[in-house]
Formats: sequence, C-alpha cells, structure tokens
Amino acid sequence: MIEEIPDIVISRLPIYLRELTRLAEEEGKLTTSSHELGKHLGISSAQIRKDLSHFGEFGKQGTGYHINYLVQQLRQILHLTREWNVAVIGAGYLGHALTHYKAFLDQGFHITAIFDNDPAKIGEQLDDIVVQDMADLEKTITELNIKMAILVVPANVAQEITDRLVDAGVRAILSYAPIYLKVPPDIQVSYSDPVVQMQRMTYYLA
Amino acid sequence: MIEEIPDIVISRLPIYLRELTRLAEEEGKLTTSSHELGKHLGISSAQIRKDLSHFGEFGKQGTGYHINYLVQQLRQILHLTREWNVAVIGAGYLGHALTHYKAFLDQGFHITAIFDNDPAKIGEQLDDIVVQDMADLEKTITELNIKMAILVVPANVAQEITDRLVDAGVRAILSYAPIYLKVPPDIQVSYSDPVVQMQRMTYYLA
DNA sequence: CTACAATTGTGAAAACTTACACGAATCAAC
DNA sequence: GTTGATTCGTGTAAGTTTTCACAATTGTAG
Repeated sequence: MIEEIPDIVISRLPIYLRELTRLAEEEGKLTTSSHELGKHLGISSAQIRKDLSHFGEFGKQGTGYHINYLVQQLRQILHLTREWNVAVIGAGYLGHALTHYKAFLDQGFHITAIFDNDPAKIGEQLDDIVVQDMADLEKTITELNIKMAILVVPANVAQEITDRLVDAGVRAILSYAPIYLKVPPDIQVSYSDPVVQMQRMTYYLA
Repeated sequence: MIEEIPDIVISRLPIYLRELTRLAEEEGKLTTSSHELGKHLGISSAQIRKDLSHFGEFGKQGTGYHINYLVQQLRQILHLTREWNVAVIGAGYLGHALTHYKAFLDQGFHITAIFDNDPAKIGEQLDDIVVQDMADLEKTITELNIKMAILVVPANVAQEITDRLVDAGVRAILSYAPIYLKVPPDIQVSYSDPVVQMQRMTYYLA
C-alpha cells in the first residue's frame, strides 16, 4: 500500500522549497501557483502538481498554494524540521570552504566535526571547530550522533574512508571525490565532481 | 539523419572516462569489458554498451575494449582534446577552493581569471592569477577567449552576472549559486547546490 | 445569482530510458 | 580444426517519467 516515491521526484522537492522560500522572502508573496513556480524553475506546471500529489493535496483549485503552508509541508517531508550534525572529511581548500559555507547552517546543517590525517592540519581552528585526526573518526561520529558526512578526500582513500563512515553510523554522504563509492543499499550518496560536470558541458561546445 | 543523443547519455561519458583512466593508471589494465566497467560504476553492462553505441563501435566481441583507445575516443567526443580557459566568478571561500582545485588543470581546464566586486579582494594573488574587478568581466572574458565559467556568487546577483557572462560569450556555466538560471537555449548550465543535495538525502533518513 | 477565469489533482497517453536476450565475432584450449 | 567461454552491438520489450487534457473547485465581477 505504501507507494514508492521515485527519487527523481524527491530530488526536485528541495528545488521547489528553495524557490518557494525565495518567493516569500524576496518577492513578499503569500501564495503562488504551479504555473508561476514552474516558470521560475524551468519546470512544467503539470510536473510540479504531479510531484506534490505523491504526498498529499496542498493546493486549492482556482487559488493555488499558500506558500508558507507548502514550505512547512515540504520541510516535514524532507525531514528538515530538525537539525542535522554533519562531518566534513578532508581539510583541504574545498573542505575548508564547505565548512565555512553559511547556507548549510541557515538550513539546519551543523558542521560539527572536520577530519584530516595531515599532522600539519590537525589542531587547526576553523570557526568554532578544530581539525581532528582521522584516527578519531569513529569515536567523534558516534559521540556527536553524526548521520551525514561530506567527503572531500582524494580518490585513492575515498572508498576506505566511506567504509569507515558507514560502519560508524553515517547514513548519507555528499562526495566530492572523483570515484564511484560502493555502499550498502540503505546508504545515500550524492556525487559532486566538478570535473565531471565540466566535461559534460564541453560536449556541447563545438 | 543526425541522431540526437540524449543528455543523460552524455552525462555518463565523463564517468566512464574517469573510471577507464583509473583502471589504466591505478590497476595497470590495458583492456576491459562493459561488464567489468559496469561493476566498478554500479551501471549495467547493457547500458554502457548502448551508450557507447551512439558514437560508434569501440569494442571487439570476445575481447572487450582497449582502454587507451576508448579513452582517446571519449576525449574526442567530449571535446577534451583541447584545453579550455575558465573564469571563476566570486572569490569567497568556495571560489578560492575551486580556483586551487588541482583536478581541473589535470583535465585541461585552465582557470585564467577570477572576479569579485569586493575591493578588499580585488588585487589578491591566487596562485598565478589575480582577483579582478567585476567591472572588467566582459573585457577579460573576451580577451582570454573564455567560454566556460564557474559561478560562485550569492543568489541575488547570480542572474544578472549570468546575463553578463552570456553576453560576453560564455557558453557553459557551472553554478554553485542556489537559484535557477534563465539562459538562452544554446547555453549549458550545470547546477551544484550542496544544500539541495543534502536535502534530497535527508528525505531517506528516518 | 450567474458567468467567467484561474487553478488544482489525476487518469491516460506519449515520450524517454533501461534491461533483456540473441546473433555474430573473438580467442584459448585441446 | 572444433569446442566452449566471452563479449560486443542492437532490436525489442519493459519500465519509468513527463505531458496532456479535463472534471471539479474557487474566487471575482457584474
């Protein structure tokens, strides 16, 4: 009876949420329609309505959607009504940048630990946290109840660190490492390899 | 007669290329099969063969693929046999990190300009380039023949900067800004909003 | 109160993507 | 040579995703 909702639908919800928030905050709107939302996002109105229909009926015929209400519903669906502790693995330039990334905090993602195995980096202060030795990975992740990690390490150690993260209880990984990660089926991975994204685009550049 | 190749196929080619390179360099392999490649990437062998068949016949029955040859072919298909000049827009933490990102250079993406409008950042030295005033955007992009840009600016200025980039001749944009960008149909955009990626994953965390 | 415009939610159709399965080719072993 | 194990490329089937199009509902204007 429980309908399996396609991941491609889930992946659009944060984008709807982002735009709805912007419509409310930047444009001061209280309501919107699937047509308006779609126009702002390059998505058809039918798609938006179909996507939302997986979770309930949030709009009203003739009127559209009350933005605050829909935002609240989406945040509940996506489990964003709580805060999430996040670990960053790798304290290179990119690890630093992501640790400082303000939007994470605004959206309830608290980076509460950062790790590296370079003795020169261990102990370094970053805002309010300190770079920890990779040896303490399991201990800290367990203690801080960290379920999400951002992986910013070289490809050759990414799989082995992923295995350790999963064993320590991490359930979702955002990976910037240029390699496919083998994980158990209940573990989520999102990939973000900038080179791969650039290489897709060069195809279209004559 | 010219077959239109789906973007979803194109987007897998860089991943094949990445793994093929790794197989050659790390594991010293000279040949591979669609089955082996797929096992390393979590993709079915049929999918890989079908994808490649859009572009020609690169393998041999019974034997599989000669890695070096396939790598060379993929690089040609993706227009990676030349080098690309790239501009980074925004010299915050993330802009810095991406400018330093070594893998870009390894893959033929040369970051030859970085811009910001903060007087405190303009003039700052980053490796071998200097942070330029956003006012010089058009001039520099034209002079250096830059066709690709990495956008690392706040949402509220992202669209206006995108318009300027496109007018200046940029044809592909990798955007970290948390907003949908409206561009002409012949302009490529890749999105990489870390918050959106995290929010997709929290859906699956009970 | 009635007519009209806007908009939702959704079943059905269309379009797109992936997986199956098989003939043909290749190579190694005997 | 012949056999058997691999593997490719591909036509077709199956599965997934998007789009269409319409009944039902809501609000507005006269």
